[in-house]
Order: sequence, then structure tokens, then C-alpha cells
Amino acid sequence: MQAARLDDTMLALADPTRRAIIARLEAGEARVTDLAAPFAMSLNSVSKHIKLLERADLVRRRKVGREHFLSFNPAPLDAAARWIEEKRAFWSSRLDALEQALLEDDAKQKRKRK
Amino acid sequence: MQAARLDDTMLALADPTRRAIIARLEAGEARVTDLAAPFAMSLNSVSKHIKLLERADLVRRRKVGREHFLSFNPAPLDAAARWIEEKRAFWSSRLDALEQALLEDDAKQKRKRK
DNA sequence: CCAATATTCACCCATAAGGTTGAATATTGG
DNA sequence: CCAATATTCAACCTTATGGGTGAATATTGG
Repeated sequence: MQAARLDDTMLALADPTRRAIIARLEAGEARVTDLAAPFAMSLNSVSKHIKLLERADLVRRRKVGREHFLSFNPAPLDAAARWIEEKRAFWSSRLDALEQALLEDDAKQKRKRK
Repeated sequence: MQAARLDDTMLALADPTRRAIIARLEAGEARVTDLAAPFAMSLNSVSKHIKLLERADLVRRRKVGREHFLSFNPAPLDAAARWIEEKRAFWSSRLDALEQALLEDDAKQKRKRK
């Protein structure tokens, strides 16, 4: 349960392979080999992607003997979602204000014409 | 109004300088020079960050003579927010289910004891 | 026309990402 | 013990980031 900066979270999500890995983990824990299987890519490359996901704390590792079981940890998504929603909220309210202004102008025009 | 893949959007958001630039644009349009001012960094570096933001279609450029006015375009955030919320929804419902199962177990235990 | 202003372009540099292959390590099954 | 399995480690390559500098370009104000 550590920090994991927004930088790492966003960067981790910026790659389709890593997003696919996360999607795959919705079906439950998986080993490195399982995760690598669908990709036309060496096991090692997938292992590196997993490391990046771990750095972002989006993936947790549970070692049982020689097998490493990976699971998804959604916690870091909160901060990312919060940042994005803040911007979206600000700009949707700004658009609302613009719309409002246009409506008022319209009303003013109507009054004038009347 | 072009595509701008999730990759570019996420990558653009993965850097604190670029997030600060976006935050600054909430105050309205700004020139490259204005955006660069707060940073202990060359104008050129900021110009590059802006280019990355443009690639992600998060920033739009309006040229007036020698001045380039930049503005924020929130549209690409929709897809990013959607992806994140999908994962969050899935996992929060999964946690809910777990909680539910625990509660049911608890109830079962009570019944037994009774 | 000319100097100042606003930006980009063209390089240069260091580091990281994303991929490869081959060897090392750890653990299991027989 | 030994072979097979599951992973990582260590190099290496290519390309992209993130930063810098200096020159080129475009436009404006006198």
C-alpha cells in the first residue's frame, strides 16, 4: 500500500500490452506465462511490462514456489480518475456557462425584437 | 477532431510538466512563452511538451501573427476516463461481491450457532 | 527597412521504453 | 539426483523522452 505517483500510473496505462494484461487479470490471478501466452512477444518482454505495472502498484505479485501469481490492484486508478475528472468537470462546467451565456443572449435578442 | 489514441492521451498525462500546462490552460488561452514562464526549463523544452500534447489532441493551436495561442481540448479525456472507470467499476463490484459473500457466511454462522 | 519578439527547426546528449536472445536461478516431479 | 518448468538477470539493439544550445523563420513596431 505505497505511494505510486500519478506519473507511473499514467505511464503504465499508456501501453496497449499493459492495458491488455490488466484486462486479462479481471478473470483472476494469472502466472507470468499465462499472461504472456496471448502475445506475439517473448516472455521476457511481458515480464518487463509486468515490472512496470508493479512499479505503478497496479499489479501485485504472490510467489508460490516457482510460480508467480499476479493480481490487479485498482487502488492507483483512484488518483488518476480523480485528476481526469477534475479537468472534465471544470471544462464541462465551462461549456455549460458558455451555453448559458448563449441562451441569455438569445433571450435578450428576443426581448429586443419584442 | 481526429482520433488520438488512448496511448497518446495517457502518455501525455504521464508527465508533471504537461499536467501543469493543462492546469494552466484552465485560466484560458496562453502563448508558448506564457506557458514556459513558470518552469525552470528552456522555452524549447516546453515547446516539445506542447507538441506531445497536440499529438494527443489535448491542446489546440491558434496562430495569430507570430503568436501561437494554445487552448485545452478535454475531448480525449473521455476515452481515458471511460477506460479507467470500467476497470474501477468491475473491481468495486467484485469487492462488493466479496463483502456480500462474507456477510452471508457470517449469517450462516449465526444460524448454525442458533 | 530594421531591430526586437515569438516560435520552431536542427542538432546534441543522457536515460528510459520496448523488444530480442542467452544464461542464471529456483523449484518441482519422478 | 536430474530433467523439466517458471522466472528473472544481463547484455544488446532501436527508438522515444526529456533536456540543452544555436540558428532559422515569421511577424511586428517604429
